[in-house]
Amino acid sequence: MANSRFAMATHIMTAVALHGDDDLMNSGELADSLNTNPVVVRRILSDLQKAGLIQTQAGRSGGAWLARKPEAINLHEIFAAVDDGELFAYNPNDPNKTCSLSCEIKSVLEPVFKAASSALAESLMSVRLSQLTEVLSKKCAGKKKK
Amino acid sequence: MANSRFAMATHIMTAVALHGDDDLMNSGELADSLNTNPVVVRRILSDLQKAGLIQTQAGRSGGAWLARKPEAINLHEIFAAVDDGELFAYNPNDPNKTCSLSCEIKSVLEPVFKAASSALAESLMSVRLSQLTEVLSKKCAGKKKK
DNA sequence: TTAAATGTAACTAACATTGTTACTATATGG
DNA sequence: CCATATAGTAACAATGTTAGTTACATTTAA
Repeated sequence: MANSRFAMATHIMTAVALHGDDDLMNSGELADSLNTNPVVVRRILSDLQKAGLIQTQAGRSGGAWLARKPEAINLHEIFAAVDDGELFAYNPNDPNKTCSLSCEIKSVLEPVFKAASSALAESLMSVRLSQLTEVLSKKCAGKKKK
Repeated sequence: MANSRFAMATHIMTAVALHGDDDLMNSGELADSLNTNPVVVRRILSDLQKAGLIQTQAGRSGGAWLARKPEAINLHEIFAAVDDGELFAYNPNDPNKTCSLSCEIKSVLEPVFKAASSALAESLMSVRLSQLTEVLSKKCAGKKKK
């Protein structure tokens, strides 16, 4: 692996969650926090929106807000939103039809891959976005947000 | 992700485990079973050897054999042998020092990443190579190995 | 001593990832 | 109503990863 979209998406979600309600956070502000380009942020926002985690508004004073309360969002939802791909890949080549092991290996690996992916998913599901924002509120206490 | 080295390495380990003891399985035979190039196999064998799972012998009638019995090898060992990289990646950019969230996010993500990686590792650790070879022996019963 | 095997370096092709520019569509404040 | 600030998205570049391939040195047994 490994791409950093889950880290970026979680960063975005916590930033939006911690942002005040008086105005919306926009992709430029988020890009500043991530130290990247606004288009990178908007691409991730697009994925989060498709997953029903974020809502956005275009136009002047537009930006992003959470579709749900942070207590009702778990980290696996964020992970799944930006990381569709499977965790494990099978051998991309065709099976060798003269080799019975080659023909059967995929069916043997499949339950192993599924169990491991589920274990990872359950771990991420057990953490709510609100838990991250609570920790961050404490860590950043006293440091005023701009 | 995802690369297919874990799938290939597990394929190799099961093939070597199921191979008769009278001669050694070599990279050409394994490459036939994986439908790939012998060098791809030898690269994976090299990783498995460094991890202490495989032993090899060069020269005429050389090849590979298991360093331990299949009952004493679990799938996480194979995974770790060929997939050093972390499962999750952090945002590669420097933190924005004017943003406290940006500075603290990594420390908040770290325990999440570790817990999820451990959950995945424990799932893979719970499966022994011998379990795969047993299933394969049954599935391939009657189909004679060349 | 010859042939068959491992070990490994160097290279290619295909693909993924991130960042960037440029543009359109949209909505708001004045 | 218009100017401006925003999202949305396509197109492209730079970089890195992956799998495959060729080539060759080294090792070992027949």
